[in-house]
Amino acid sequence: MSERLIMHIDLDAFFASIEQRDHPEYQGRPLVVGAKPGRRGVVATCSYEARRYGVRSAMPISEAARRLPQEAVYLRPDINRYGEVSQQIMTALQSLSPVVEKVSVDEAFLDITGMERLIGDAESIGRQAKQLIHDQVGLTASVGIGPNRLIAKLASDYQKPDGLTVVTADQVEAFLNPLPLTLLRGLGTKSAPILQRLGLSTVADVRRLSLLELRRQLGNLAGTSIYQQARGIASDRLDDQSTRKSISKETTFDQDITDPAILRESLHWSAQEVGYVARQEHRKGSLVTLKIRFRGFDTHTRSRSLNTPTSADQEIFKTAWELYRSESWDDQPVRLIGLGISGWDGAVDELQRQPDLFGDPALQTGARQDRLYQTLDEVSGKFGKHAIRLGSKRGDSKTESESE
DNA sequence: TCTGGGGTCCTAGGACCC
DNA sequence: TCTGGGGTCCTAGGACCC
Repeated sequence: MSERLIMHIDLDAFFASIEQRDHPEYQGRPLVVGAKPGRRGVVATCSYEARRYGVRSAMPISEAARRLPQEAVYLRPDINRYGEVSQQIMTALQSLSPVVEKVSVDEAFLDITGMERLIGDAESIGRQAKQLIHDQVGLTASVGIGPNRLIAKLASDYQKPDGLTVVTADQVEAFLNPLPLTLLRGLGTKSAPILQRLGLSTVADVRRLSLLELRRQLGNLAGTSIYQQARGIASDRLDDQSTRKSISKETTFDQDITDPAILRESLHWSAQEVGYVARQEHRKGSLVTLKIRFRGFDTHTRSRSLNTPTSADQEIFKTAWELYRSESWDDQPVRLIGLGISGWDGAVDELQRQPDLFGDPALQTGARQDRLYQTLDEVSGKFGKHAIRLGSKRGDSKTESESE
């Protein structure tokens, strides 16, 4: 059980692809899912046709509209529908491996350690995953396979759309070397420029810095993380049991608001949404957080701990409104207001993930990863160790980045 | 260019306790 | 009368990710 194999699956332009799948008239056209032009907001996802005009996720919608031709399509996201498609995909992936960690609506990691012995080599497992998704929901995905989460994720990103990249342990260094350092996890708009100002641009460049220097530049934790990533060191364990830690709802107004009655109404609505989700999930939070953003984008939060955890709309609202009123923010124009709850007793989640010692251990979710290895061991027991092929090494699966 | 919405995680200061 | 050192909790801000 030494060499581990992690697969990362990333659906291509997920929201936009679903819309094009369901509306043939949108196929082949630049399509943007996100805000409507002329209003405040950004691009959530756009089709590959739109990307040719330089449009990207998180770009202000006004900028996207400036770049795109007349025939472009703009749609508001239909999160519920995308969530259903996501669920179909995740369920299908469970048939491939019992250990599936859903990262977001369009992304998942699978632990496929040892499966080469059953299904075929890494590349053929990847092809099966793509085929499975295509058969189930008619969408394409980019797949990366590597010895840990980081390499698998970078590999899925390497060739898009509809890509498949396998990076074996002995290829990791060569794979990482030329990649821009901005691809490393945690190097965003603030910390990437810190390294770039030192004249670094690729992962190979980052490796020239000592651990001490990286810590000095980025802080102890972030520095250590980047030091390790640059050497291909990362976790190879999946967490298929993660539970959420907060629930929130916020609203950006089309025009900045000064009337407290409107802010109050907005918070009231947010509290109802948050309370509803909390009750659906049988959660009660003991921390209520108010979030407010003024004209000019300066953002503040205020939070208050409750003596008793709650999921009641009225109490969530009342607490947030008191937090608002305890400040003298009155005459500043408000761009965004929202609230959230968090701080539930982790014991409930913990209880749910523990095996029931009096039940069938095979049915306990926490035991799934073990079960995978038991299954593999049983197979090797039946057919003999020599019948089982250990991880085959593919030749260079060199790929051209389309960078589209 | 003028910046959504839903999250997670880290940092840092102050309170409080031993 | 001045003052330690560590641990934990609370709160606010901010970086980052999808």
